[in-house]
Amino acid sequence: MEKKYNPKSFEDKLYREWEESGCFKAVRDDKKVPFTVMMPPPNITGQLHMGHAMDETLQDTIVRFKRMQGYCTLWLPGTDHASIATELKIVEDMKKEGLTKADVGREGFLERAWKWKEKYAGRICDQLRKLGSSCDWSRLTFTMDEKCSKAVREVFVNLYKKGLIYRGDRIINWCPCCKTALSDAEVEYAEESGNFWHIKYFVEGENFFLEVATTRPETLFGDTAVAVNPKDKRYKHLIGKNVILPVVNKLIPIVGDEHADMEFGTGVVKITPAHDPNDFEVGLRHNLPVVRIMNDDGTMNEGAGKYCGLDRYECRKQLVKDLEESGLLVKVQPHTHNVGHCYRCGSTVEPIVSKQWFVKMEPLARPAIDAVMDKKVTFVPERFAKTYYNWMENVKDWCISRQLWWGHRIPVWYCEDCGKEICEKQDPAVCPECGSSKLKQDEDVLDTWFSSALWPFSTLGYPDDTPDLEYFYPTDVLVTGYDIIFFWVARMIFSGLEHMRKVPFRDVLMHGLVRDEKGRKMSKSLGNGVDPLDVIDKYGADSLRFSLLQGVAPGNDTRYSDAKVEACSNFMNKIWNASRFVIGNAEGRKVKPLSEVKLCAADKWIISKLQSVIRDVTLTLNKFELGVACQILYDFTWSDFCDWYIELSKPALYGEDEGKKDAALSVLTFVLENTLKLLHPFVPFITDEIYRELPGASGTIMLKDYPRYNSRLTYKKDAQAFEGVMDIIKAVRAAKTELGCPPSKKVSLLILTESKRLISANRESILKLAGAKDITFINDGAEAGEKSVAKVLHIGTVFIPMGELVDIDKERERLSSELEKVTDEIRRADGKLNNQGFMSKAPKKLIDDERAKLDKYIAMREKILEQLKSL
RNA sequence: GGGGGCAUAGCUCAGUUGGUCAGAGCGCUUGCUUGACAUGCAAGAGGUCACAGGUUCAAGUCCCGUUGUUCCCACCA
Repeated sequence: MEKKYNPKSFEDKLYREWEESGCFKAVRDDKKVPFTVMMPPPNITGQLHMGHAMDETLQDTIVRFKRMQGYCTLWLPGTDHASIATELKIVEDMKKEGLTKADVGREGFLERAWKWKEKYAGRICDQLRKLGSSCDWSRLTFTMDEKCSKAVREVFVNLYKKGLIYRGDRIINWCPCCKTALSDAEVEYAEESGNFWHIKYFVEGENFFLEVATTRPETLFGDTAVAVNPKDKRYKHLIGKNVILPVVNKLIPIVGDEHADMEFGTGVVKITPAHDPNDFEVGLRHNLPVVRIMNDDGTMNEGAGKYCGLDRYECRKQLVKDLEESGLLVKVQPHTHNVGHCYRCGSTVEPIVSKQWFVKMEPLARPAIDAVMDKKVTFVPERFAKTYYNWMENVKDWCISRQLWWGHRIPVWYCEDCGKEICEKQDPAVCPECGSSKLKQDEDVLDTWFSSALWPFSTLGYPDDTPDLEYFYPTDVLVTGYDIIFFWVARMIFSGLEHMRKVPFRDVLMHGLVRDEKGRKMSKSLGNGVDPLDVIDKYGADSLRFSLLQGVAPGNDTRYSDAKVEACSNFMNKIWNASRFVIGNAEGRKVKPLSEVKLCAADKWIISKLQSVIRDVTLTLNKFELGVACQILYDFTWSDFCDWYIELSKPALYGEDEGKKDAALSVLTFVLENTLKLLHPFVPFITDEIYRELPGASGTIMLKDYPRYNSRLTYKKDAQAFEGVMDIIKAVRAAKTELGCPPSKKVSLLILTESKRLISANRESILKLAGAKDITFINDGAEAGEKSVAKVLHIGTVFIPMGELVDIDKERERLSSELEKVTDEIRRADGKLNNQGFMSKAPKKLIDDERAKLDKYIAMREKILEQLKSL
């Protein structure tokens, strides 16, 4: 083994080997239980960020764990075409060449898009490899692959025929920059400071006016009424009359509608059905005309008269000026309000009436809610179910058409002769109505999330009845960030139920965001993003992985910090060196199996510790508590195995007794091998690299059985007794430090104890680890003499003659404080045991433990008192 | 307006069926070339687990309230 832990020297090599030998491949096996995870397909917009790294690491860890446990694991990788996001990128890219979409045309554009896909999807897959992702590359899927497109077509047509997809004029969110409709989920709201412009709307034939407050004065051209509350005494007599629309000088009616809030503003609200969702509803109730006054690019249309062609904000500016000049502006009030922005480009979205395709949500939402209620799908942590219900219960119809080119084209054709709308699984050649061959396909594409929603089954071959689908669906766990519950998780659930009649996954493990060191979101604009590849380059993938898991609780955000990765890298180094120690010592010797050696107390102690680690790690992993599992392994490896057991094994290893040497070596090897296996799902590279060096090991660790708890290896009594030996070592070390005794100076130990055999058996270990030169058993504390320090322990009292270093007063002080501590413990235990309620209600084991503790402490108190007396 | 999260050592955070639960990493103090590792070893200092109640034999751990902070959803023109 190399002297230094150097991840670069083996990570890529190992990954290639795994991949080439087919370790990641999921081969259906009816004798095995399947375990399926669908990778949330990263967008092909660029490269992976820290959030992805965490997402993939979580999945990989779970998948590797299950694979080692003997499941037939499928982790299916893929990438997402990310319709709008990618299209934006490509448009940006073309701009550099001075080209626009119009210049290259639909065909030309798609050609570029596919080239883009080849480049970026490939790059993303390489990054996934760097992270160590053990996904089945043979099943790599792209959301616009043939099979996904087929699924999309199937689903669209089915929903269409069921009447769950319809086309209509509705208010949708329009991004004037991307020039497409957006779904509600794709709009992000942000507080912005704006104004309330109070405008005079004169009542027809009167010389008074209604004061109307608006935040978007330019929409005035689309006003087709003003509304007042029918209960509003100030205005209700005016209902039915008309007002004169300022500037336009058109008459529009005053309607009575509950929508007008008497308490808010002036109580009069202008109604612009074409440009406001609420107004649209009002318009429907009062049968008002819908007048669109804006173009797709955010400029004003002919409806705006002389302002036609102006950008919406320029129009606002000029209109306000004109209103002011003509005395129609009452006042301007500063006002902060929430403004919707496109989640891709950040432009302010405009609510606009437009003819779009929608999925009717109500019939789909109900079963999806029930599935979670009935625990067919479980959110981890549970609280996210609430978020899900909240959204599902209030969800509006889903706008799925996008005025883009990159994506699944809507499979609807229109007959140019008779106007017939055709939606079939096969492309129509002629109109079934009139036989005309002049058919034109809908120009729009589908929302990216429409295909993502089908991911758990489209990847497995739906709508065909494939063996994969039969075997691997429903999937087991979906791992993703809480930020896409609405976009994706919810939509997969109702889609799975609707099209497969089964939920798409049983558990949803949510994780939070990876923030920067200061707790800020990582973002391009802040420039605070950390590239996972840079980190891997510097520290290795294992260190990055471990740092992303350690101390992270499900659903919680976490902070990335170099310091943390460094700490993890130190841990890797620790594993490396401990292994080097074990392997080095095994060199040239035959390592015997555990059953053929005589185990000493320390051996039994570490072996039973290992058993409890196996039990706890398995338990926590099954509950998706990866952060806790990491901690357990970290502590065990570093503290128990390295700091204690390896040190304890040295006397035997360097001694003359071949039997002891054999035992130590076989225990070291046994524990190391198991530890590596336990760690492998978290840190796959280093564990496999070391595993291959292990005496007797062959093949890759990733296909070995995960350690199983073995109750025959718990040695409970011996292990517990051995902790008494460790107490002695700790006490002597502490005493030496307290008295300023140099560590190199060996001390003598006089021990008053009833556990002479145990201590004798571990004499060498105590001498070495405590820095002592000899041990003498005594029968009376007086034998130790005055110039010694007494450490009263459960196992007995240890006297350390320190000569002139001993200060009697300080020693008395120290013992007194120990006495106080012990007395406190006695008081506490005594109190509990005398508590009627505790005695009658607490579990028996607890009472017994408490009683045993009390006895121990009472004995200790006696010894301390004795010792104090003798000073 | 509605719903969450968080508040534990100087800093970043674990602590999931209430019972050694007061922890880890980093930082800090002291001392160590202890035959795997100074990416290390040993010994320490440091917290009334936000505040105020309640349930319980027993509460960082469950319930109610308060304060601070943060996120999501809805949205009044």
